[in-house]
Amino acid sequence: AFNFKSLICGFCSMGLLGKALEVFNTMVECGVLPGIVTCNSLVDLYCMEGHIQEALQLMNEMQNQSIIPNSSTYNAVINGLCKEKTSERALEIFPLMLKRNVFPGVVNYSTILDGLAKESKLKKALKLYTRMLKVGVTPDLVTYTILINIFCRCGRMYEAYGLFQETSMKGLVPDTVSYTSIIAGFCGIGDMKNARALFNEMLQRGIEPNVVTYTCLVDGFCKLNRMDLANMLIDEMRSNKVTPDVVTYNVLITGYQRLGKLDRAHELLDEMKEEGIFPD
RNA sequence: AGCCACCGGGAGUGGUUC
Repeated sequence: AFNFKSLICGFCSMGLLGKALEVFNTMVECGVLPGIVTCNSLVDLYCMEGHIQEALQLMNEMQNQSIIPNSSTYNAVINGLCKEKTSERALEIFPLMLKRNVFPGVVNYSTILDGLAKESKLKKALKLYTRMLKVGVTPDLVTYTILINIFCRCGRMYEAYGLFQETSMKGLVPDTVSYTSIIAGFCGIGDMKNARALFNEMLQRGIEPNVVTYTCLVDGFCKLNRMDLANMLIDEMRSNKVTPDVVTYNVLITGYQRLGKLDRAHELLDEMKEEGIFPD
């Protein structure tokens, strides 16, 4: 049973639906009942590939076999609907959950919150947030990060930063992603002073910046035509053992192109290939 | 019963379809 599970979960995380199903069917034929985790992996994979109907069918089958779908299972469906940009249909999953006595938790709310935000349905997103608080679901770090990004994307850094501070006030510890989000926000409005200040604060607190964090800052400088400062950051990045990736190079190359420095752009393309990074 | 592990949500550039 354990081997079945790791096989299926393995195939699922590699996106090999066919293989996963094959093993799953063999398993069931052998009379071995799958566990909830195995089923959830399959449901998730179905949803990631847009087969929501099949996922719901599998969940019905689970229910019949007394493998009761939990909030993880439902979230796979919710996430699938959100990724298809139909977050409002995802909201309709909540009543289904309640009907089966599974209570939507912070992850379920956050998933839809992010989905609505990415469809630019800000009002609906904030309404959902209010509703979440009203029913007593406590936002966690990810929820706050989603909210911070909502305000960052439209340049409302006053609100974004307020939420960032609220995170710490609630006893949550910001991580690399939440710092990167707020830094990206300031970079987006060209406020490199605050971006840099937050970056320093992050270092001071021992929260490790990664390639995404650096790339946000590099992009900020490039868009202000400050290739000098951008390159300084690249050096800083390398000395902190963080390696530029395709996106980082893309940012730099685009920066030089904007300035008409096509020779530098080509040099970077070559450098990139030398490092074994290939544009896609 | 308690603890642990496994499955679900958050961050960056440009290109491309309509």
